[in-house]
Amino acid sequence: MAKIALTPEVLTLIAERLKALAEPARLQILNALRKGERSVTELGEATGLGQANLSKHLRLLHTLGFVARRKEGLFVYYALADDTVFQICDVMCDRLGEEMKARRRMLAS
Amino acid sequence: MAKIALTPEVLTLIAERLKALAEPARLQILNALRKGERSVTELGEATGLGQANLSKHLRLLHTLGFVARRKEGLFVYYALADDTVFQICDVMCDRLGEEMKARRRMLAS
DNA sequence: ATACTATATTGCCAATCAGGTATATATTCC
DNA sequence: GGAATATATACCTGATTGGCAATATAGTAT
Repeated sequence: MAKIALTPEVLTLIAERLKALAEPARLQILNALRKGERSVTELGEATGLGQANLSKHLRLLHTLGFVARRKEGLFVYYALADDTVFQICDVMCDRLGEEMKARRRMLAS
Repeated sequence: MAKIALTPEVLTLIAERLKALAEPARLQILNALRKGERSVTELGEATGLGQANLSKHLRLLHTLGFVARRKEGLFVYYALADDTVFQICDVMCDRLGEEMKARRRMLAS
């Protein structure tokens, strides 16, 4: 696994993709898709997002390759394209755990 | 390593932290800090960012715990607080590699 | 063709935010 | 004390964007 150099250009590409994830609504969508493929309507019920809004989020996630699209009759089914998102969530959850530990240490002093 | 449940609240905390990373300028700052602790002036030279701007980015990164601060006389030295950022960059770089491979397959068809 | 449903798109508004200028604060040196 | 330097903060502006309402598109059914 050769490491890519973090040139400004690469950092910009990374930032663009992180921005797509840095949004509670989109993380909720992706989290709902963990259980498997879902239609837009189902995602709306799962997340409480409005239809137009949801559609816009899905377009972005699809453009950046986070979700796959499958059309069947009137319905469009979305699914996770890879597990990148949850690798990142794992890293962040670990960090949150550390933050909470540190906060407890502060209170104990 | 117990997995935290990805409740909407946790997803919001994750999104907040990802947002801090989803910015080329801040990724450049963090990347510059990989070589070790740096003063604000040095970071300005390394990144080309303006002083006020840089200071604002550093405040955010410090608030969220991505960097540590050490004051010495007139200078303030910042340093990476953990390697979270580059774990995430690794994941994203792998994704970028896959994107490029997929694009090449598209062109070959 | 008409009616109906699921999804996408467009246009708008309010909020957020990166970047810059000017100013404030803190520290050192004289 | 005052001058000089390093960093932080306050304020403004332009650009981006999440959310919503309205409309458009596509597919199904009758």
